[in-house]
Amino acid sequence: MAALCSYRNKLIQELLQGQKFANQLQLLLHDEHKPFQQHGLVSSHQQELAVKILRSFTESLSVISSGNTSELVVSDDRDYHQLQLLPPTNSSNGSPCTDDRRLEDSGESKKRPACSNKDRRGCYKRKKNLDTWRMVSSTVEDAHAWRKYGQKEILNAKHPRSYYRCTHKYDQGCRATKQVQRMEDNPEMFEITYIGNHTCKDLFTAPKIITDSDHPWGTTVSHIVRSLSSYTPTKIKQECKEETTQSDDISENLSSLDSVVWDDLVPFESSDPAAAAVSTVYSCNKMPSNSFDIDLDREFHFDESEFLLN
DNA sequence: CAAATTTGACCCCT
DNA sequence: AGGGGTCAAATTTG
Repeated sequence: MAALCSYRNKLIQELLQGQKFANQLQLLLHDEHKPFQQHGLVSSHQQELAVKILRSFTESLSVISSGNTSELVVSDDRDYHQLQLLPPTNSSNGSPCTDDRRLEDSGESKKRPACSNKDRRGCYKRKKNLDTWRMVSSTVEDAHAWRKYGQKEILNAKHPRSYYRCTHKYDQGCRATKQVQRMEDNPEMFEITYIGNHTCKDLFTAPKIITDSDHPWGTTVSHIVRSLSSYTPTKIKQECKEETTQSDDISENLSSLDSVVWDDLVPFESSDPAAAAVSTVYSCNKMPSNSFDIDLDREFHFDESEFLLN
């Protein structure tokens, strides 16, 4: 088990390193005074490639670290700068009007009363039993499409809390939500709470993963991504079964590669060391105490075409 | 009961 | 027209 754990840690280390380098590359390409510019303008294609590489590492880290969030050991330490799982709470099912809500308001539904029989506002089931985790980021953006559905002043908080749901809540039944709150002590940063994993197919709205033929680096990047792809939550669950606790509707959440995706944790404008630190802390803390059977050279359960679809 | 979360209706922008 | 933000109200939660 210890060896397996070190495999995972090594992999994460490499991905973090790659993420860091990709970010540096992007900053270089962004900087007009850097030598890259001497040979002429940096093409948008090059910029795009840098972004893709960065995103690939970020996504990869996301996949390996979040796919198993249901399995993580809950930590009582509520340090806001570290990612953690929130303790699972009761799962009281039974709200009669939870999932099949009205279609997205548009056109006709606007003029009509919400429901012929009754206003169903607030008729919902809270999702604290779902995977919940926090992170700190300099941006609220990530690779998923979100729609803001509410904002509220929170007691004893300087900044309001914003509530987001997945854009595909109604067309695909994706139940992922997130809450965003600007940090008091560091208003440049946002504390983001993700609730529930995405079940929608919008996972990689990012351009397709760089393929071997696209770029010389593609070999490395796609290899890593493909390797990671065998880490479906299902497999992770299987491997860690004996020493982990079960979420109530875990099976519901175990869609393949169904994981939170966060975007660039390091800000583009500045090389904020705090943000970089956050990135590291986040990834490390998100790692479970369990170890996984990582074999980089075989067993690609994942159909790569899924990566290339979106 | 106060605070937090979500809905539904409305508004704005593209 | 359609998508996304706003906000008061409804409802849940502790």
